[in-house]
Amino acid sequence: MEPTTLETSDVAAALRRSGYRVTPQRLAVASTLAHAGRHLSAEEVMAAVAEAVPGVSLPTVYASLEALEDTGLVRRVAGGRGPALYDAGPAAHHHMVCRRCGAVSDLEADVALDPALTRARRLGFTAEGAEVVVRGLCADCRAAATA
Amino acid sequence: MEPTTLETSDVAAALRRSGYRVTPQRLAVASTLAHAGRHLSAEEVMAAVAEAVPGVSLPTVYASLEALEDTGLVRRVAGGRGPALYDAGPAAHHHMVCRRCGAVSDLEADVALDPALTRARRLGFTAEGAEVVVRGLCADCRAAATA
DNA sequence: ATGACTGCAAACTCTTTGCACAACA
DNA sequence: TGTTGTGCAAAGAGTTTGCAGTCAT
Repeated sequence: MEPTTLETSDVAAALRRSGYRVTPQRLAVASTLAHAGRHLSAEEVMAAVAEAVPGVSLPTVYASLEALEDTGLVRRVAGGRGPALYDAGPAAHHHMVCRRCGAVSDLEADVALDPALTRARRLGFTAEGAEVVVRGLCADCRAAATA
Repeated sequence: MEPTTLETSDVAAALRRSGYRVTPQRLAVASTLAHAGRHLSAEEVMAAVAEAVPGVSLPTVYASLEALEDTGLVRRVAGGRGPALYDAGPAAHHHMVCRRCGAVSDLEADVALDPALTRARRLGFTAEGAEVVVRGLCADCRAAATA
């Protein structure tokens, strides 16, 4: 049903390729994020993973997220406020970040990012991708600020 | 020498306009960021502000940064790793963020962001600005990962 | 067999909150 | 003069680390 998201065998291969061992916890973390359809905090990932792997701990979830991020399967989205959010899949998308409540929402827009990537690489940065972050206030916080 | 950065009178006016009082601490925080030329953490801001206002406390620096952010004079840059970084001035610029060490560097590149801003506003988001965030590894972390 | 990974507990960093005093408007 | 802002101390949230036992390779 999700041919475009992470298959377990792909995750296992990617982990091994990066020198990591394949564990049920890591596979469950990857699967959780791949099927979430939205950004999850480490705590939320843990809650979901706990269904498949009863005794998971938060440190393990953090370690798994780091390993998966290092393999390129998972991205950490810095919301700025509150806990960090994580996101799976290679499909990069843009974000709107509310500076008041820290909410992060996805944004679909066609933006040519090549100039930024090229410039970054020219500066010695190993660019893996790029997204647009739109700053401002979400509808709720906008209403609260006016009141 | 810095006609393009924040003048004290402008800061005072902006604060008042947003309903905030003008205090030496807030002016010093704004001035520090305006003259820094790079992103500073709250702790770094406090160290610099302490020269002008000897007894400043970290909570006050945080409060000042929040007030200034709310007036639109200061931006919080979510590095993702380590402490949050702050940045003054209206000139938006793009960033490279190292996913390993969290270092944030500025990036000059010409990217048309209007499509993203327009789309965000159409979704009810009060967009104040947008930047490109390039993900990857800085030169140092790249070298460390290879080793 | 052996070295990496997990889970537990505790530590650590960064940021926020509660309260009494000071100072802007 | 009436709040809003400051400084201090302490609490809180989120994340990381140390260690003994377990599991992937």
